[in-house]
Amino acid sequence: MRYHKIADETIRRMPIYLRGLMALSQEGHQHISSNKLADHLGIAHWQIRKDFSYFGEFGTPGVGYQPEVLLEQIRKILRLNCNHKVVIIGAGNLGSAIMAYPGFHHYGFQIVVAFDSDPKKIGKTICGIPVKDAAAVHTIKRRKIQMGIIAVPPAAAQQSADALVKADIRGILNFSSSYINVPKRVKLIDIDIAMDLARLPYYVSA
Amino acid sequence: MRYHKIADETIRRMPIYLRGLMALSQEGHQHISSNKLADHLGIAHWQIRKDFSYFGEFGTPGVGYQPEVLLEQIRKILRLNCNHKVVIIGAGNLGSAIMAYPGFHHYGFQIVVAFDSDPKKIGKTICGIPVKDAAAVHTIKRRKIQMGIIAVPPAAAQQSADALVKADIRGILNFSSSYINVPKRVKLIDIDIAMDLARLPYYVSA
DNA sequence: GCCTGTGAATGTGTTCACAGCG
DNA sequence: CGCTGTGAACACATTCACAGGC
Repeated sequence: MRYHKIADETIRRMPIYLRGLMALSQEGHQHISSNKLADHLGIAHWQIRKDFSYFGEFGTPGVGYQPEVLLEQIRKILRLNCNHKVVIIGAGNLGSAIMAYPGFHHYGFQIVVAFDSDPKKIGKTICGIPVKDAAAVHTIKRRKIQMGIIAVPPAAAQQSADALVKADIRGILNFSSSYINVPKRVKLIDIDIAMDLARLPYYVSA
Repeated sequence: MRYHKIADETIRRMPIYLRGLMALSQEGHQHISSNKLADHLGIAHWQIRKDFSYFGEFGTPGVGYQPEVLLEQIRKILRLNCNHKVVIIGAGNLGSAIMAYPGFHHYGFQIVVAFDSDPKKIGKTICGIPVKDAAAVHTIKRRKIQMGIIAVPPAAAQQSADALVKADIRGILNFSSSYINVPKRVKLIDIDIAMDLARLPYYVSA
């Protein structure tokens, strides 16, 4: 492990490697070369080796990497080697789809509670996740939950973020298509699918 | 307009500016400075001016930008000044949430048809969008549709992409959490919400 | 020969500092 | 005096080329 500041782009790619290794490891390979992984992921082989090199030496020259060893290392780097409880605010269409999304389990995430302000939804469960009153977000404080997902309309985004910050959340995944302001100690990742679609025409008709 | 190759990062930010300008323009401002826009978006003011400068001179020194003029310019740059028809493959939880998502309209997108392989879904409509047999993707060829969204399980992702490519689609938004291979002429944007969540713990417990 | 790990070179993107207009 | 637009400096990220281990 180096004392370099690791590049954000490297961190962004680590879960991709994780995904690829999980797939290739299930196929039962004893050793995986950066070349094989590269083909499977659409990333250059030297980029993969470079990224790993920031954290240590995980492979064997002439042979490759052991999938299980590498998986464990990446999980440790990304702090995915223990389970994480997550809360979600917003149990509408998008929120419900996120709750139903099977992909989170692979990384050890579990959505434990949802919040919504719609009285018709409060008290129900969606995919086994209880929906509570949005006014009760502060109650998660004692449960040591570090991460929250915001899936509410833009107008309610900032107040949802404020509630999460007050409840000592440390990281937020923001699906609401609006900018939200959080203290620097809270890591914010924004996802806006309409904006991703919005830059396609530029490339398509170029 | 310069003959520079425009940076991808600049293009990625343009829809953010669009979103911010739409919001501020509705509030009825006559002029907007890069500083005001910066506060509203969480982006540095010089970054905003720099990005605009790659395309031309849209503002007035000492005054600022006229929201309507700037909106029009950005729409033209991103080719959003006309409506775009979009197809979606996969009408499950995620696909349905995307179809119900109101945000696309702001950028002039309309999802005109969905495809799924589940016989129970074929023939129904979701949010007014007809669901057709996934084997019939080729029928869109005569409708001049340029963009497609993939929202199917990983195992079906590549064949969905192949079908879209065969139907002369030019851009793909890939929500399936797997790497898909497309010809270079097709622009591919990958979105994997589980992977975005997967890098939060790194920053949260750092 | 095949594969990893890495310094050096290159390319890309961000930040600064300020000229010049309104 | 405030604001835009931009060259120049800087920081960051990717790509190359190859030393060295298996």
